Amino acid sequence: MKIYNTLTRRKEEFVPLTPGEVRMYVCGVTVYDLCHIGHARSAIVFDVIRRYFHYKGYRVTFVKNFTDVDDKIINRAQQEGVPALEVSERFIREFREDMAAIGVWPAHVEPKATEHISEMIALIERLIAGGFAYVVDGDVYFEIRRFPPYGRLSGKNLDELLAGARVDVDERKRDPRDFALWKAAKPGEPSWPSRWGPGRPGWHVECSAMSMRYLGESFDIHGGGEDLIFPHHECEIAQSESSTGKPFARYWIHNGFVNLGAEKMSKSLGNVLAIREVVKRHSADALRLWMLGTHYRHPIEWSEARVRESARALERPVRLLHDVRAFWSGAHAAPELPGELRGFRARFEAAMDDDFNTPQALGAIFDFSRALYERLERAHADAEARGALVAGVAELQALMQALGLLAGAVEPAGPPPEVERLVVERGQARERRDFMRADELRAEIQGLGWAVEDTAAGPRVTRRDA
RNA sequence: GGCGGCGUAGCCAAGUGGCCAAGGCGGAGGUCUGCAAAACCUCUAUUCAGCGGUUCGAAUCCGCUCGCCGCCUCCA
Repeated sequence: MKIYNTLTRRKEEFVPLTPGEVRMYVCGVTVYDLCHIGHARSAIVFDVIRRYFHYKGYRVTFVKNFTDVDDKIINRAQQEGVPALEVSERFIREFREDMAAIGVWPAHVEPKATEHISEMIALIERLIAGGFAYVVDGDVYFEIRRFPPYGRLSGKNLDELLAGARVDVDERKRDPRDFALWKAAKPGEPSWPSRWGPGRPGWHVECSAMSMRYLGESFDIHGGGEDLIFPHHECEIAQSESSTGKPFARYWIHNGFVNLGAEKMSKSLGNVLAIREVVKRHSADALRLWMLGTHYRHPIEWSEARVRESARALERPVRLLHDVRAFWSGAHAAPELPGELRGFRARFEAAMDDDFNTPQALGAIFDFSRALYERLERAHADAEARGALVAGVAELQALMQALGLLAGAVEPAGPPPEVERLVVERGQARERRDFMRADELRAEIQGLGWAVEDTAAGPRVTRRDA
């Protein structure tokens, strides 16, 4: 398997620290508001990566944190006049609801920053003891020049960073590029006691402490949106490696943005679309298929029309699964796939093994689906073809599920009784060859939001999406 | 200003030195059907932003030009 590593800017062969095991950490969200589809992309991308490792037979340990102490949470809590913890707990619930709605599996561990303060303090103490950090008026800063590789991940030159001068000038810092590990408490803010006085952890130190707590000082994969490369992940590396003297994460994976009108979707630009809104109009599978149609490192532009197209594209394989199940639910699968059907899994895996090339993997899935449909006609008359088809459909389903598609009920909800009655009545009309009446009834059924199609196995009734 | 990415059919999007440039949506014709739908078959980029170069050979490598985007500040 090859993975593009941000650290080296190259695709590299993936070699886990422990054979057969993958330990991965992904930066979660700061819980001060609802998640938008940019968050959804990151969640879906890493969900697919995690599922694919699982599919490949790795034992996966997946950790995704919640940043539940932060300026924005505190601000919101003050606006609402409620405790910060109430705000963060509320949006953690909302986050979990959104993730369930888009078919993203929960991580194995979902640590909260506020429950790991002691680990963070211990980490900061080690950094101070090692001479990597210093205390000023109750704040603690990491001293950038003590970690020469700083800038390697993001490809930044330290001198240019200084010249860029977008860093706030704080005279108390030894270097304007030094970043906070610990922030002294201000009145009314949540704080925890420490040797340097009451305060709260800096953002970067949270992820270092929590990832090492659950995955060890060195682990396989660290991921997040590409906006986290600098400074967040850069700082994590500096803190973690300075404190342990060991390499931190070995492979860094970053996903591209969701753009809205050719611009990055972000809270600060105000051009966000909540997951909550999107799932009202689109299925989880349609959303996922749309996202996986673009490589995870490339930007993708939000478009209602594109998502609807994805829903349409999904119909063929989904119908195939339904039809095969409807015709031959009890038929035995062939012990092995015929040779002509064997290449699709290989194509799928070759694509996924090449830095999770989901667009190419989907190409294999659609071709597979078509190849199976070709056998559907023959399968009615030919038991051998039927066995191959049943086996093929099971394989197709397995591939799609490796991407998290078809995770929900494959069997759609049936029509309500009044529709059912009209369908039966229409069938009777057709038997009488009273096609005028049959067409009237079909129109009536459509008026109720359902579509009838006549197939070899009888009428197929499906919900019509507006 | 520094660093990085992108520009492939009507739309979306893979492909990064060599069989006919994947796949999806849309469109056209046909088979099937009472009709319709679905499905199936066929067709839909002599060409990869533009120009120049390297090479036996380039969408793929190099240079320049044009256009778009991201990071450098909280951000998935």
